[in-house]
Amino acid sequence: MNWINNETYIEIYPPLEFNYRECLIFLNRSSQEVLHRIKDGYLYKLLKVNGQNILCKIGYQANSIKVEFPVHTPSESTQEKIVQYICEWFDLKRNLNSFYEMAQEDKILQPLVKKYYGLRIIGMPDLFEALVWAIIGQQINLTFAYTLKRRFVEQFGESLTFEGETYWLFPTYERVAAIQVDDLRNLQFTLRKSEFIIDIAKIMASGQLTKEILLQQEDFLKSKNFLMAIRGVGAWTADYVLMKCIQDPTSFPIADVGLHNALKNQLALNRKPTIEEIKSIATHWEGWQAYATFYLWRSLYDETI
DNA sequence: CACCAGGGACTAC
DNA sequence: GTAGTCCATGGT
Repeated sequence: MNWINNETYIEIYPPLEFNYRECLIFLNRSSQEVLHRIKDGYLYKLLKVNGQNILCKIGYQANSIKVEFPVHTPSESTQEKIVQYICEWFDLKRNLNSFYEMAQEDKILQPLVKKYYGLRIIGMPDLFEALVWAIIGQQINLTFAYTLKRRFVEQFGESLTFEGETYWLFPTYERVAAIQVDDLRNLQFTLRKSEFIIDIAKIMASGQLTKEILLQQEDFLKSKNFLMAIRGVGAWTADYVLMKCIQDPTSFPIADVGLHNALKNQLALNRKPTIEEIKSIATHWEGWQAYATFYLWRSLYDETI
């Protein structure tokens, strides 16, 4: 990824097929989000890099992503890691040409890629965050999921306050490995979810589960099976994590109710499609199932920015 | 007041 | 392997 360091700020040059506004609309879908804030077209995000909490103010102008540091300017090696995070967050290294070529000949995707052109999968570079967020979201509506996430982050995460606004980091697995089930039950997590999340924190703290281990798996299926061996991680959660954290474009959370509702809308059905119907539709998406899913998710939200 | 929500574990055939 | 049940609470 091309980028330059201008001493006090960074400029990142994304691919041509990149729409900053579309990405912000997705990031802005919940007013309860605590891991970033959008204000006046800028995206504020607190990152912990090299042991330092760095507040980033991210904007877009003249075809480049500009990252400023309102609190203090980090060292060059820290800036490099911030660039890496942002590249993963917005999936900037992905070449979308073949996705768009496929979508042009797909009845469902064709209108979506026209409408949301340049939207990229918004990732979750932190594996622990991706796993916990997926488990929180299992079988409850997204509004309540955001409520639970906010409580979790505000209870166990670090924060930084700047100009009256508080910015949060997602809790670390080290911290969560040391809490008790009742600590999460008190936040209205179910007993099961409480157990799953603390167990995963302990597995990660032991070093048996890392993002590197997942990335080193030979193929998609081995990564998925590795994740599914963890209690609390079923097919949906494994696919979700591979999509949002490992950024495998072939991952496909086919049982996802959001996907089902989006397809119901796009196909103007009076019922949700069956799994078999979705499998049939998705044969044309081969290689890009994750992007097809993400564009369908995007279709569920009105533009609220 | 039903029914659903970005599922998964557990149990019983 | 797969069908049934429970989880727990908010949103609509």
